[in-house]
Amino acid sequence: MLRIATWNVNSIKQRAGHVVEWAKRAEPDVILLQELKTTADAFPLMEIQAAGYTAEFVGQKSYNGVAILSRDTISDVRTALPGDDSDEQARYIEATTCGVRVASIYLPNGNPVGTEKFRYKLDWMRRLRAHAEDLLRREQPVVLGGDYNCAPADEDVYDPDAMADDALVQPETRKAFRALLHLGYTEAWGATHSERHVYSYWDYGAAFRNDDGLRIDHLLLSPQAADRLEKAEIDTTPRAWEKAADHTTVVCELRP
DNA sequence: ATGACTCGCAACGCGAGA
Repeated sequence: MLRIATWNVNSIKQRAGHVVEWAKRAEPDVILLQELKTTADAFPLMEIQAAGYTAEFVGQKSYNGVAILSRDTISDVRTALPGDDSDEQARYIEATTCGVRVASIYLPNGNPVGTEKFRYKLDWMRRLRAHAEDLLRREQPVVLGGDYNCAPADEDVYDPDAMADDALVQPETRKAFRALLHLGYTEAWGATHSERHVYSYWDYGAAFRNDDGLRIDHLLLSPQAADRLEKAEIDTTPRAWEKAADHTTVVCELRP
């Protein structure tokens, strides 16, 4: 079985210990990380390598930053989402590992709605759709994992009324997310679960204890990857740890 | 226990996160 995980770690320097500890327990072959919040020179590569993973990453000062960790070699790395050469935000990395084309995606938050930030989010989703379509032409397993900053339906939100004006649940956001699915991608957790109000993110403070969360971290599988989908799970274990990230891990398991 | 967030940053409050 091939296990691929996604995790928004909210600072890799703060969370390297959690990543190593969780990897030891969950034994994923590939981990897609978001919100590194550091430049590449300060990425804790030695610690990651000591845990048995190779790494490719793209970073920037203070914000964003994405990485691919793998137990196997990583090749043919792409470090930006095509479609806008003026976009300097470190939100996309894609490579081949374990026989799968994988991407780590940190989709823009987009708040507040009605501003340039929301327009940037929707344009980023349009670019992602165009590139995701190109990837399907490979007719190979593709896994696009990350923090999509989109709760696909009200069932993925603890309080839809309280979130109604948020960029993560806007009709345009959800439509752009569905457009990815319409291309032929399968959202791994949703395809294998019928439960509702299961989340991957909880705000700091009392939200986790009250289970006031959002399901915004997703793994999108090309048909060739979906053919092999054995199961998917949201592992809330690391969210309960001291000094936790606000997101937890989402994992899919692909048959050989 | 009345209420309680967490990052990075030439910071000592602020912007961003979602």
